[in-house]
Amino acid sequence: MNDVFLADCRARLAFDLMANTWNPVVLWALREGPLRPAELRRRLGGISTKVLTETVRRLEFNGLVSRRDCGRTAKVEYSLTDLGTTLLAPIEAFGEWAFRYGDEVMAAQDEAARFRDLA
Amino acid sequence: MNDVFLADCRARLAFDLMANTWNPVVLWALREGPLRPAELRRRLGGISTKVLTETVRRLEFNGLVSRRDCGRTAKVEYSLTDLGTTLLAPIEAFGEWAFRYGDEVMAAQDEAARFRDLA
DNA sequence: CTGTATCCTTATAGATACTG
DNA sequence: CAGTATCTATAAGGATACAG
Repeated sequence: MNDVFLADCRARLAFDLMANTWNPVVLWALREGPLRPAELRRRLGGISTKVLTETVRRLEFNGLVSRRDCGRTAKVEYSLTDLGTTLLAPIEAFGEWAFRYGDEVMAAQDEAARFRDLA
Repeated sequence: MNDVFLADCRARLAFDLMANTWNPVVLWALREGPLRPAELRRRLGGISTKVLTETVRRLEFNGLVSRRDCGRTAKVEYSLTDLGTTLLAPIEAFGEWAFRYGDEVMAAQDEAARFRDLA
């Protein structure tokens, strides 16, 4: 993988899937099985119903999540598709990275912020 | 790594580093050594000078990239810090994913788009 | 060549209220 | 409970022109 990486739009495509606040976290939250919207919201923390719906629709559009309407209203479940499941490993790689190096990033931010104050 | 993943803000921090169009690609472009801004722009494709500067400043702020002013004007180099280098592996994981599954994503998009047209 | 300064368009996200 | 509808705020990205 050389500079195809930069040229090939498939790489861009993968990054675009991560280039948003909720996509990766929603995929991760669904890793163990289907969830209903309310439960999903609880796990995600401060996400509004509107943003959750948008996010899930986006993931559905990209083939990563499927929506199942079991019954009629108020009986909905979201789950990972097979394709969505393949994204868990890369996502986890970032999670692991965060646990190892998150402190260093925050330290760098503090440093940069202090420097900015001095200037 | 259970639901700490969702609660711990360090995970958010890592995702935020990816949650933007240019951050990951710039890091990747710098993987083999320092680059001057003009060369960096060439490798990235359609990025404006303004956006490149913003991106690189952001990465600098987070301790992932360092700017070296060799001489005075028009003699600048950007390179990965040690911390920035640790992000290459997770980024590559997404690149690999894209090459394996990018076609499936695009197929899903086409499918969804067609379905939308019918509806 | 590097970087800043404007201006503009769009997407994301959040808050809130409301419908089935 | 699921989802839509508004409205608002903000940030990202892009185009372009200009300064050091």
